[in-house]
Amino acid sequence: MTIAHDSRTDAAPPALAEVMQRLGQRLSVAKDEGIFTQDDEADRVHLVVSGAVRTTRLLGDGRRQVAGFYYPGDLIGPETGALHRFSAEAVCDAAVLMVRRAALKAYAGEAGFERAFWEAARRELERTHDHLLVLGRKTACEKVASFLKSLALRQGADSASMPMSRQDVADYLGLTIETVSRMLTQLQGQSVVAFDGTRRFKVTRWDALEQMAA
Amino acid sequence: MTIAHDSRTDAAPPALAEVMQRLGQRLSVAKDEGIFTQDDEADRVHLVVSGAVRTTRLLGDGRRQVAGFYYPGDLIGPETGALHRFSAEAVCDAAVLMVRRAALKAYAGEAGFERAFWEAARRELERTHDHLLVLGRKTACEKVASFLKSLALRQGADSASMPMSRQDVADYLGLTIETVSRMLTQLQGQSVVAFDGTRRFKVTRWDALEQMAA
DNA sequence: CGCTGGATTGAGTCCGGTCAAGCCTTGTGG
DNA sequence: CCACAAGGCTTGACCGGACTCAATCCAGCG
Repeated sequence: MTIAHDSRTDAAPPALAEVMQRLGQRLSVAKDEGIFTQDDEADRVHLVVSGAVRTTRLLGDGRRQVAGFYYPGDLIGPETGALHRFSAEAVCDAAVLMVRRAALKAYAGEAGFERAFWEAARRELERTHDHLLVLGRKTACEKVASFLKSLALRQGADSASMPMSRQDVADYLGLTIETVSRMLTQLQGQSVVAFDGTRRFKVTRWDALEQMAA
Repeated sequence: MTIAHDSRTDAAPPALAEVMQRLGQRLSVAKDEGIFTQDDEADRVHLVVSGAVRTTRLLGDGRRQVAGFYYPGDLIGPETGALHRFSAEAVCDAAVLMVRRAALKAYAGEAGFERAFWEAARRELERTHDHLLVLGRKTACEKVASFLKSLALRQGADSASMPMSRQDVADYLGLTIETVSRMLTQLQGQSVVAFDGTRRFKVTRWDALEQMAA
């Protein structure tokens, strides 16, 4: 497995990815299966190998907020506290590399290693700040357009796959599945994107998508 | 100046605060004056000494999202990238300590120092994740209640001051000033809080406040 | 005392949520 | 290979919470 470092993604930088491959234990997770749970002891670090993973937080009455989606090469929500602040589950069948934090510590001095972890955390924070702006100040249409745009950018192509369910997207954007569905229909009607099945789409008018994402 | 380390706040841990006091340049900022601007080079770190500071991001058409508020002892949005991802302005007359990042580097090896910076970044990320949940999944009333609760908790007393304007609160919570105002009136009507003037309030029923914050 | 700008209140609208069908895909068993 | 069931997605009708626009209030200040 080779993991390219691409500034558009949260890909773990080479130094970190390499160490994780050396020390990590591979773990297969079925769709919707948990990887860790909120308030669990956070003594392990996880790197996505294949599939996709979501991190979530729950409100007492069941309302759910998806904090982020993670793809091959991404560190799952790099945390440094004692306990996990959210849960992580597989969005579709996935595989992750898991390594004890204590084991990673041994490499703390290695060139580029410390920095690599910092980098991952920094990107996580930046992404979360972008997410804040989307949740707080964008309309339903802008939210969905932003989401499609980021999916396509991350995959670096006009055609992109969307491995998560409508419910996952809704909980990520602070909307309902019905609204997400309507906005997708609307964007298709305006020929901004074209869906091929329910989990794959192509950007047909980048300029319009950019504009609608605000 | 003594800065106590309190786990309820984003207060910079002693090691970091001490170094900043030794090396830092003191800067006075008037209400609404900028401290740094989005896309500026991020070559300095700022510690709030007095007053309060907000960090903001703007959308092209002027919509604004307040990312966070910072109080005495807090590091302002610890960033590690080359450029600032947001702007920082004084919410009211304030003073900050400013130190060049390069100067801080010299202390990278000092006991507890590295860890102190990590801690600050970690708390920033945790707080931002809480903020995500509020923006994405809470109602207007719950948002305002959560905000008042966090203000009171941070100040560790039933009576708390609210240095920022209604507009700042609205942009932090993803609401309009009118809605914020209505919710404040409503919470007062239910005797959950009592305002003394427009910038100071007292929590009269903690149980109710907790419940309304969801 | 009036001026000024922030805060509150009110009336009406609209965006996104709710509830309820209906559709389409996928998988399973006959 | 088809029939059928199950679950996810879409669509429609309606509703209501938050927004908009506008008037008024109020505190701070010259």
